[in-house]
Amino acid sequence: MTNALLKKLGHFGELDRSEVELLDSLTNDVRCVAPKKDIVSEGMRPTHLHVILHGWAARYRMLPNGTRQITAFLIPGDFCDLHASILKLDHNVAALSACKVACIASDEFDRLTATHPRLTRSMLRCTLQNEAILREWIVNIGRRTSYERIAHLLCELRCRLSAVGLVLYDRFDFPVTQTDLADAAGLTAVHVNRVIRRLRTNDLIRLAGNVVTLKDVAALEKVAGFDPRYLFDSFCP
Amino acid sequence: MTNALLKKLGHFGELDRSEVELLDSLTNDVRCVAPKKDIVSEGMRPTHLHVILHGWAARYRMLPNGTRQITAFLIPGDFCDLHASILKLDHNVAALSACKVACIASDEFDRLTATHPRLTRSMLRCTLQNEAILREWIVNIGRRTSYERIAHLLCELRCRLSAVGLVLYDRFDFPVTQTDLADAAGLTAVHVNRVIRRLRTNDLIRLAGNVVTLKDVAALEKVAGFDPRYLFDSFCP
DNA sequence: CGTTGAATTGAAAGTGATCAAGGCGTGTGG
DNA sequence: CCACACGCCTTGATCACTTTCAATTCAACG
Repeated sequence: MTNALLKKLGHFGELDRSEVELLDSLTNDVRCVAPKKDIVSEGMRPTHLHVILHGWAARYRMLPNGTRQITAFLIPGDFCDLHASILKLDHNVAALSACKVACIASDEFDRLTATHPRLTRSMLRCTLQNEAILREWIVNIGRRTSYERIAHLLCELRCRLSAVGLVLYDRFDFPVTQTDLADAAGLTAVHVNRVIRRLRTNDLIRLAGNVVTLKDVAALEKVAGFDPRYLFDSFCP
Repeated sequence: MTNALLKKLGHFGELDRSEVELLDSLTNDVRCVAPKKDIVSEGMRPTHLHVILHGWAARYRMLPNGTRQITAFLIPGDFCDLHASILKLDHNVAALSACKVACIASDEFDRLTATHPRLTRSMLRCTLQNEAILREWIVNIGRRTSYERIAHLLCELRCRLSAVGLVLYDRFDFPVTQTDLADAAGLTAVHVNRVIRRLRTNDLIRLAGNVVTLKDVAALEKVAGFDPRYLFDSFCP
């Protein structure tokens, strides 16, 4: 089980041997992307789909006034552009850390969805969870204070990361700058800095280098008003 | 073409006669819902899917602290709970005006998706557009000022409503209270009131009773930074 | 050892929230 | 038919959270 995509799809439905092998062969073509480089950008022709196998990325949108809004953090197992076949690309995806990205030819992927209904259903479920996550982000940005907001983001990421085996003792890699966090939470970097300090002094997190430790998950979830119902059961450790 | 669902799905792909008849028969069981009543709520058993045929509704989430966040406005042709079959319901849908809602038995719907790939594809595309709309809401709440935010909401609704034939001369029914608008935009009702006044005095909109007129769409879109790429082409009049 | 990007801190300004009160329209019941 | 209540809209005054602007520190790296 070396493949994050397999690990994640496994949560959304059983996979048999042949399906595992198929997905493995599809994710053969791996590209490395350096931090800050775009994996998917508005100008690209959508001949390939991209799946994060290793590292973190962010889906973001630039506004005319120069500000940026991140609409998703992408972690191993996540699709970058499942929608690209159908919609015009209205945003970019950039690597936050060094990434390994699987490139899947769109037509091969189409063939897969036509012939493997169980896999397709798993991916549909995955899409529905993504939608739920987007809704939760709206709630987060719209109605929670900056303090609750950052806490919530961390709680969510812990669940999603643990689903692909990237959390150990509530501790995980976190290659996200305070500027990135700000652009995800609808805040400024300066303010995020103060919020993080507050989380730190309240002994809720430890954040240094590119690693974060949630020192008291229960307390953090309480602060965040975190209700994991919007995630699949198996995402909640 | 009496059915809003048909009208909308038609934008996402051709429908032949038999498909139209099938959808018509599926949407036979119509329920009326009074304003402020929930159409879908957290407690419900998901035996049926619901589609708005007439009227407006809002998908919302209540927070522990008593605040509310609306994550979507639902208009004729929109599904209320396409995700319910798979995910736990973590939010409610309430009627904003008097609504006519089609109830479709989940198992009948499953049969449809199994046997009518073209219809299924149209609905998939519809889902992907919904996702794009959610992303745009995140951008809206996260990075636009209150003034731009309300303007953007109006621009989006104009496009979506015109796709189901509910806009005439940039004028449409708008059964949304200022409190609802506030809960959708992540603002307070008091502040929304002042924003609307500003939009009014700047001659961008006329809003009275339950009807809104966009008096200068081009100017409004410029204020909002509205970039319609996130919607299907045929949604942009 | 200088450069660069990120984190940190302080002070001032501003946007939007909060609190409070009044107005307006409509439906209801006496 | 009028009085009243209720929901919604409107306006004013004050408050506070977050932004903005500006500088400084820190760490990694060539």
